[in-house]
Amino acid sequence: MDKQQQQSTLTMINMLNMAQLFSNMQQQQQNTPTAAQMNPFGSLCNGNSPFDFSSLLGAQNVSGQTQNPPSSNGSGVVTPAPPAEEEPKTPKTGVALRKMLEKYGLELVTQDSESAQRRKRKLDHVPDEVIPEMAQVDCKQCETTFGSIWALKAHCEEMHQSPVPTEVVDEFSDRLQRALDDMEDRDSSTENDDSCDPPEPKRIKREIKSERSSASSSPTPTSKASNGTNSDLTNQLAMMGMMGFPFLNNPFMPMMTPDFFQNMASTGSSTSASMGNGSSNSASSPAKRARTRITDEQLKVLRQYFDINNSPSENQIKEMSIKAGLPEKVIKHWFRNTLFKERQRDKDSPYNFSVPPQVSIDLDTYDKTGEAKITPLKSEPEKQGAPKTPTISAPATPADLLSTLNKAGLGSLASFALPVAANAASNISTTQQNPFTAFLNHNTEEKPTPQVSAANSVTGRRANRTRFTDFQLRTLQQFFDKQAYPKDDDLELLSRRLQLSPRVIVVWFQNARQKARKIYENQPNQENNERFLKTPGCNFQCKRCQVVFQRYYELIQHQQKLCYKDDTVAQQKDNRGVEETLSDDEKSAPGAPEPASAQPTTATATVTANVSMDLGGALAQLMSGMAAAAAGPPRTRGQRNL
DNA sequence: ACCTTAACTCGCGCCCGTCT
DNA sequence: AGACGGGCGCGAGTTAAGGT
Repeated sequence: MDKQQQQSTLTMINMLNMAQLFSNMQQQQQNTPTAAQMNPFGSLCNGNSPFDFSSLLGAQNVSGQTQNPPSSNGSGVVTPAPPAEEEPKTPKTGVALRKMLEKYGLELVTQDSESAQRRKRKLDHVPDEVIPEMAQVDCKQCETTFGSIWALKAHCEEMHQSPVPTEVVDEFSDRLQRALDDMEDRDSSTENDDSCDPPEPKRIKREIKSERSSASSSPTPTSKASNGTNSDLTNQLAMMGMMGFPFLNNPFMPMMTPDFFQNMASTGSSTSASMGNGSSNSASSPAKRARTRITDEQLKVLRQYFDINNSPSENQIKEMSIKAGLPEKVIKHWFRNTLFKERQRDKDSPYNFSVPPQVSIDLDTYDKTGEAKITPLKSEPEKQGAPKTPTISAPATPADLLSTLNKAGLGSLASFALPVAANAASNISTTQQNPFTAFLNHNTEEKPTPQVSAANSVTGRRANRTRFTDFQLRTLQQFFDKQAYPKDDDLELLSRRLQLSPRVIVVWFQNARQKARKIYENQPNQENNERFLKTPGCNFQCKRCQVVFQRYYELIQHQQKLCYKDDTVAQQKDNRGVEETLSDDEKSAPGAPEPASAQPTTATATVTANVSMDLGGALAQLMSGMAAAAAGPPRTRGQRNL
């Protein structure tokens, strides 16, 4: 299987996953046998497991390794091969199963098989129904009719090496939207009937809402999708994501609620860039917001306009939106942030727009004709009949354009004229991107994303921004005040308690340390600095060998074994000051001795009651951490900090 | 307009396992 | 024993979104 086939397979897997999610959601929402038939991706299910890899392989076989090649009925109508009916009774044997095992691994295939059987039991009694959104579609290039848009997509990719035409996708999108609207209508009509047992996605939505209003309960979107096929599938998706499947690569897949997919399915094909931006997700996932990843190409488009005018008009924003494929909201945000940044960076920079620019280049004209029109921006009273736009005919190459501008005494424009010239062609191609392709490619490796990060190298899409609840922030802050470097078990504990992914907690602590450091550095008063350094309770240094331990019991264990091996009195004496700052947990930790003094400590209560940010402990730990790093390694590999 | 912050990128250093 | 490379955590800086 070559690379193209693999990518095509991955794409199909993505769609199948969405289809399955959709199917499950609809089943749960309606709880009726006909729910599956309402699935806009219903033809993928075809009465069998929609997550059936054998059907996937069959679809893939358009170009070769045929299990169930598309059949033609002689009238030009090609229908995708039925995944199971024409297969042997044991469909997951033979070549298909072997390929699955080779490609996806035993565990995933086993899970798939189990879940497929469960779903089949549920779907066995589903009556046939016409699914409007899966009507036949024609290939515009060879005028062949296909039974579904998926078949058409496979056909176009394999036979024509081109994406599905835009207009076809638009039609599909419209049908899909109508189908969804219909389903919502039916949902609302039946909602009262099953109020005693609300469907899962709606329940999650309500919990998110109530969480936002009360801000007192921990968010549990991940753990809520815990029953039935949805959970099975979520596990599969997460697993596939970990295995490197695009679109499913989020290591914290459970954080993504089914609402996310539902919303994505309803909006995804309409806007190419909406997959990753918050404007499309925020409606259905209010606790999360997606972070837009502005690509190089998009950035160039924005920068072109910004260099000309940092306060674009609505029309210009719309233009940019179309050109860059970004929501207008994102563009406004970018302009706001960029303007602020530029002003902060250098008041004397060329981007000081206290003096607005006087001229601009007509990008549209340049894109179309290759001619750079320099036009005045100021809306001075126009004199009728006077030449309004001094036009500079510019050659197509950037170097020539620069030369032309210099000759015209407009060298200052070269800075933005060059990128205009260099990227005009690419911008055009960007605007003409097929939305269906964009919808898919946005989540696959096929899309060339030069800025793709190592962490998100598969999708290039930034993770949703976590909105911490008050409870989560309080807990994190309290922990941070005591321990700026949580260990793995602390991390696990926090993760469980706060229902946050470990990664999110790691990032939070990194940011918190950064913030604390910044505040510390900005402290003008040396006394305050000393206060931080002297604030006890977050690091434990052996007074004899100066080695710093991050846990009290580690210090005690060290002292008992080495420095204070035969001198427990001195040990208790030296540790007395430290013990007064210990929490109950720390004192009761394994290896920790009985308190040296009988006086009760209230340090824990003091710390935990302090909701506001007490940088003392954390900073002392930070400082000691640095000192310890210089003095020697207090950490072992097994006890690595975050 | 300005500020805050979660998420991200990049580079560095440390630790450990493997190889020579 | 030393070199080497991979994995990992962290700091510093950046970016995009949201709040004031």
